[in-house]
Amino acid sequence: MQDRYRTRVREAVDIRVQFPPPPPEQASLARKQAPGDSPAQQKLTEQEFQVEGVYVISVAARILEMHPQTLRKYERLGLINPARTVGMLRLYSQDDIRRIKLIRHLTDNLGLNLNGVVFALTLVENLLGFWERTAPLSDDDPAKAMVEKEILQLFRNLNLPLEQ
Amino acid sequence: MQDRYRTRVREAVDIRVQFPPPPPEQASLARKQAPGDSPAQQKLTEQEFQVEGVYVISVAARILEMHPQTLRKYERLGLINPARTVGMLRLYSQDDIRRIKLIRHLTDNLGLNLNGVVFALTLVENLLGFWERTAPLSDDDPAKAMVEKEILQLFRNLNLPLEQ
DNA sequence: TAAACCTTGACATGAGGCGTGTCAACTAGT
DNA sequence: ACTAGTTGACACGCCTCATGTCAAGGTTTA
Repeated sequence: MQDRYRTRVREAVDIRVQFPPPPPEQASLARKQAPGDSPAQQKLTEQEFQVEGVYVISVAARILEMHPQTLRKYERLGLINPARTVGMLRLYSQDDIRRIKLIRHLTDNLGLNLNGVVFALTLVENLLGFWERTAPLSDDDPAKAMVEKEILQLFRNLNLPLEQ
Repeated sequence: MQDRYRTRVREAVDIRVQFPPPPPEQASLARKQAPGDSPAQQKLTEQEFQVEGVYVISVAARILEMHPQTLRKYERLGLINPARTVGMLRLYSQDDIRRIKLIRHLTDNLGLNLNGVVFALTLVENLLGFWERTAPLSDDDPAKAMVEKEILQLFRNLNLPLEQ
């Protein structure tokens, strides 16, 4: 039964990079410390964590239609960094899910190996940072619009998913 | 004797991306039609072509310390596009050599696979184009300096070689 | 004509995905 | 509490495919 992980769970989580227009808030690719790590949240009902948007590995794997071992390997290689319960269970946040979907796009659709994934993730983070750093520029500044246009075009040329 | 191609040929060709400051001249990564394709140049003395900076595959392979088959495979995969003589011999220009050295850096040092190489080369070309397109901006425009700084920093963060 | 090139096909090696086995932790029924 | 059941963690290893290299047979160059 190798199809066990190919279930029909379809969720409204997509791989598109959360592209936060200049408001310099945290880029969604950046791994934040996921919540739910406090002892108070030690009741691990799947339901509880689903509404919180935090999943244990089996649920995350089903959502992503990926093998749990693959997710563990990605973590060992430093591609992702899910939170942990005090019992060391991995907890995948929405941001983790989004990041993994991007990784899957990079490997499956663009054919990158994991070193290439590191390269591409670094690129995406840098570009998002670049974009955000143009926020202080005046909205009238044609250069600001140019940078935005160029970055968006770059994402398109590289086949990187992107909101809108 | 697999070390046959690891000869001691050391040349003043380096892998650094030719980074042409805004003067919108052809980026050196772009594959141009190499010269030396006219019938008049059909005398293939190695010397001749070396001074012209155009090499047949055996010479290019020795300069690069790479296997000739690897160069042919790269061409079949579309990574490079050396010129040809009328007799179909491959002719590698300085730009070809530079491009291949960049490819080698991407695979050997950054560990990218060939799909990753395509990704990275596309990125580099786009970034160089981006930079050149800022040329029309006034030199007083702080945005122009910012773009330059950001692009240079991006190259550094991605471990991409770069002049200076 | 020998040397070097061409193309095509095959092979060796290693990366990456995934299966398996064993142990630990949490849950629930008694 | 005690115990069984479920699920995750981790280590090991298999299988497939990408990549670099070799080999065979034909053609071009010097």
